[in-house]
Amino acid sequence: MAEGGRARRVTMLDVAEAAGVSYQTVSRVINHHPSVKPETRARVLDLIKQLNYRPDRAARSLAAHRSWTLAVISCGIEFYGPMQMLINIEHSAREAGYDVLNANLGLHQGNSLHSALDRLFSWRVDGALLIASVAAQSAEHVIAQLSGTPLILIDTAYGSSAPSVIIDQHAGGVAAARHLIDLGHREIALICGPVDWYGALTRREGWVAGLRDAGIAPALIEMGDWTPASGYQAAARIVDAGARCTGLLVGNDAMALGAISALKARGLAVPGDVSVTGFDDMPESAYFDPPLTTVAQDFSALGRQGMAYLIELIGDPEAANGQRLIPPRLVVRASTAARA
Amino acid sequence: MAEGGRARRVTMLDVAEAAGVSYQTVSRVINHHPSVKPETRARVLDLIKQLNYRPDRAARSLAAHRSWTLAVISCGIEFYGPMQMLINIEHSAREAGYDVLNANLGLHQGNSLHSALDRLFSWRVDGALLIASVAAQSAEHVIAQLSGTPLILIDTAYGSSAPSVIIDQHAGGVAAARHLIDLGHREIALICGPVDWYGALTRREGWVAGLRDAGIAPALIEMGDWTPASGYQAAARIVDAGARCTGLLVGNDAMALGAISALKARGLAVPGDVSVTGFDDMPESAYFDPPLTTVAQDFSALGRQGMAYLIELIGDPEAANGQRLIPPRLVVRASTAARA
DNA sequence: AGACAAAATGTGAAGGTTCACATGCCGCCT
DNA sequence: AGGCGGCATGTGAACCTTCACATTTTGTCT
Repeated sequence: MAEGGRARRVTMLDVAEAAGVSYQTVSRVINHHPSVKPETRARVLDLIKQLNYRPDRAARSLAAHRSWTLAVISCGIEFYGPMQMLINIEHSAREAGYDVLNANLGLHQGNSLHSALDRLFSWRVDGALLIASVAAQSAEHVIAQLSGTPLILIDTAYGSSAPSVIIDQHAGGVAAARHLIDLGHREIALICGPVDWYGALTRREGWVAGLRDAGIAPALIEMGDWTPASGYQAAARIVDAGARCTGLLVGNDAMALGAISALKARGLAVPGDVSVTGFDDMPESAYFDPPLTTVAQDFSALGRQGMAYLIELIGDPEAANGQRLIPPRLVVRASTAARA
Repeated sequence: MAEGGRARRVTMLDVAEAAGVSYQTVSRVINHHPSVKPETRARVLDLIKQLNYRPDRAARSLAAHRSWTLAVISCGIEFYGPMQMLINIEHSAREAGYDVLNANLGLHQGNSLHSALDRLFSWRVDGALLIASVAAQSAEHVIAQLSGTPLILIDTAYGSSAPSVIIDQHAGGVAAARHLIDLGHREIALICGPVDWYGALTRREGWVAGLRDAGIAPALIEMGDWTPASGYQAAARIVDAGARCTGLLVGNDAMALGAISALKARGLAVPGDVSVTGFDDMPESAYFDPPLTTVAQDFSALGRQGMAYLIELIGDPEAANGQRLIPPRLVVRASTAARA
């Protein structure tokens, strides 16, 4: 090495010669083909290690028409939820032996979706996962452009019939609402996430459904953008509007943190005057003041199931059978209490 | 399409025929080679769009010996800092026209580093960035195995002579310590991150250096694992040890949150009895109770500079010239106050 | 007008793998 | 003993580009 020009790559042929077999036999060893004599296989494997040979992915996918690579298209991963999904999906993919190519669109996508898909497609990815949290992304567009590549949607519209895996945010919303109701609250306000996020919508529908079951309508509905700052402002608006409410259902933990801060700043105690719930269960949430009652989402399960579904689809493109739901879990802490 | 077998890919040759030129000319158009007659170029580009042709990355990198792909190797991205680095690096890479292959090792790496590098190497990546926050990763090992591939270390040992970009955590530590001293604090305890993280070490050295300048030694040093829970426990240990301290320097915001929670639980007011500082400036930190004084890190700049450095290195492997530092910024909020 | 350089385009090979098929060998059945 | 099926291995072509070089066209200078 360090031989002036870049050292020539070790190729399958080098291994074959050294082992005294043909390149095809080496190929078979690599691909775990059954009909190779055990001793031949051993010899080849030995040489592979000795020569430090690594198959060339480019050549391999060129010849095989598949890349053992998956695409993960995401947006808005600056937020806790999507980020966790991404991490867990990648982890599951790797466990399944796939490499992951990541296209991160950012929220203001313009035609970046198009170019991102171009990029991924040009890699001949074997499949794709789209973290389709945001409605504007028009999953159909993706599907069309991927032209036949198996695709799983993650965190998309509740009830979508496309192959998708989502956490059952509706159930989570219902659970949170019911929790407040059980504590005796009747005047309950909502702080939702941005309307173009499916999750925000579904959580809200869950809340409303939960309230309706008890014959209650939301006292007030405000909107935030998932950030603590927006949660602060939304809560401030609620208080300043003079709405008398003793319960506050918030779309995620970060906004809940901001909301609690605003309530305190206005002289309201949590949960003394107002009970607050969040959504996500970030590691921090248990250490908020007060510790936050929230809806925990099993992102790890989401990642695993998403991958499992995708692998099914890669194996048999006809296997698509709609949406799979992952149940959330209500975590009760000290930010909610019985109505005074 | 949907023609039974998988639709044949549109190739350069298809475009060439349609445009009435040779495949080489199409190649030249794609690669922005100067000597192509403008009208020919226009015709070819038109056909490319019409036929929806996309160059095949696998074939391209096989032939060209480069992939326009970068590897980002990371570990522990479940934490805020490394995660932000990752996001920003990917973003910068894409802006520079590179695709990013992501190898996420997780903390307990075993030989996963080895296999990860194998994977990346087999892709013929043009360069690599290693988020080398954790010492155990032995960057040398990576460098050796990458055998000549340009590599930049991110968030590694302070003062390392390897091509690297880090945020100047030492300066950040000094600033935090000096801040407490300026407020009149003299008994100051430390809650550090795990010792195998370079950043934890450097922050601590910064704190100690800052205190030493004022002739002060740390009252007590505790350790956490970056999580809020560990911050809680560390602070609890400090209080329970009976150490009288009025200042608490914490290794990151998450642990600071936990620490504040523990202090309150022990009846100590923040900042009334104890002033607390963090590190990171997460979006949540401004909404803690009290809002956290912390050291903000410019992860975006880190990502940009890391990529810029790597591109220099890819262009000229001899361009390596040591470590580049990005200054942090002390953000003073309400968790610190003058000593009573 | 002729010659020569530069621009524009084309040709053959190579890159490292997999696929489809062909071959050689052995054991077993009737 | 002849033949046949299965296992183990080898051969040629294909995948889609880029590179190095060859060739044709265009333009310019004297």
